[in-house]
Amino acid sequence: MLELAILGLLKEQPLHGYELKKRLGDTLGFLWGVSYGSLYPALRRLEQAGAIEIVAPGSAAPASAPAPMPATGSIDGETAAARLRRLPKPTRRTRKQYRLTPRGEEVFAELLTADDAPGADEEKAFALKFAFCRHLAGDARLALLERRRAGLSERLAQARGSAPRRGDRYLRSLAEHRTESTARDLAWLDELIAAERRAAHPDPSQEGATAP
Amino acid sequence: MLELAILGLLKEQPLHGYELKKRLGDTLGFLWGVSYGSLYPALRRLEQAGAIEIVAPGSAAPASAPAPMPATGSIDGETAAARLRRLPKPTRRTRKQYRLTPRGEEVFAELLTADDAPGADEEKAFALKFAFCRHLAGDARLALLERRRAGLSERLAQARGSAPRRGDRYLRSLAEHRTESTARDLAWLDELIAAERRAAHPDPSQEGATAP
DNA sequence: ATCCGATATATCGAGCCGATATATCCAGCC
DNA sequence: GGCTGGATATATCGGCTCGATATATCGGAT
Repeated sequence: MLELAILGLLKEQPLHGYELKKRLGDTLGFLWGVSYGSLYPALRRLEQAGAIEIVAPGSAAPASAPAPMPATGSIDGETAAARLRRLPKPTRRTRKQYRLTPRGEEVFAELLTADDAPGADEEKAFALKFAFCRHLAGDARLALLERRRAGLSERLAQARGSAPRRGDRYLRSLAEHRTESTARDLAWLDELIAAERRAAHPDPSQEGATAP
Repeated sequence: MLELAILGLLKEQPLHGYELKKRLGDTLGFLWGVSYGSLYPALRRLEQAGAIEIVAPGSAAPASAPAPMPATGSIDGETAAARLRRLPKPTRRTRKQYRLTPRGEEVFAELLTADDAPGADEEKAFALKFAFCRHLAGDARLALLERRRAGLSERLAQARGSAPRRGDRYLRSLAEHRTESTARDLAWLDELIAAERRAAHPDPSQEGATAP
């Protein structure tokens, strides 16, 4: 869940935890709010799995921007006292810059392609994958969209079958509203799928014929 | 969260855990799927808090239906051997019928009226309260709807302000779709609020005048 | 000089989820 | 009678997320 989001952001550039959280709230914020209680354990898990690694805070980034803010290390006009005060302390709180490893690229691709079991947060899982689906090949992207379409379609049929009879006025109104929302999600998905198919087969004279 | 749903169902009639789970999935199923890992601890918490109590499984219900299925106790044509085999075993698995206490009624009312801090599952929390809002007085119901309206409105403004610029094509499409959904939720709420106001002030000649 | 707020990492308790273990009853079958 | 499979029923486990909180550092305002 959260791992996918972290890997997706680190794929673009190395970041440290605090900045990672800001960007998660910034670009994926409308999906869900990440807390430190989730973020730091997730970073540890990913590091343990070899998907990400820590770039030593004192060393410069391999080939990226020259650190817009000089951060916490390697300032020139630095007194010896300050250097002594900072470096040898074992509890020194420095930035831990995290970088994606080649293994991390694999894990990212696996998570993005994985067919999750339908669960409590199907919504979030799909939205997250969709948000990063520019990293998917055309067929895998279509597969993602159609898996989601199948899931929504089933939910809609189930809702239409049993929901409107039960409960009082408020419960029925709620059920009806959710059914409408699901139907609109489905229509949106259909548009997306159609657009993907058009992008895959740009020839307008062959529409409806997939076999040669 | 889950406590509210349990109390709301037990408010209508005493139930045991298994049946409770079935009804949760049945009538509130389109909200979220309850698991035993949540249900039984929640029941224990509620019992500890004095909000619910166990009706002795052997004793008949106080004044309700005569147990459609005779359940597990008190069948007439029963051998002495069977009685011995069943009753004295300390591990005997019988139904634990739970019943709402007067304290439970209070807790239910508190949970239903409470103004939750905006969190990860604002959605679920509102939907749940709305599903039971027939137990609220007219003004409290209006307050619930308008709190929700305010929250959605803020989210919508935030989304409209910053979302459409960032990210690639897919992320923007996702953000736009979510914004539309939020706008429709808002419109739905406005209808509900208008309906509630009409119900509270049935006189059509005084619309727009709240002070006497 | 010192305090304040932003930056930054980390942990804690509690709740929820999916999976699984355990136990009982009943219907069908030989 | 005895056996099995499936529905009923209670309970726990590990893992993840959340909100709150602790701790530490740094830059700038006073």
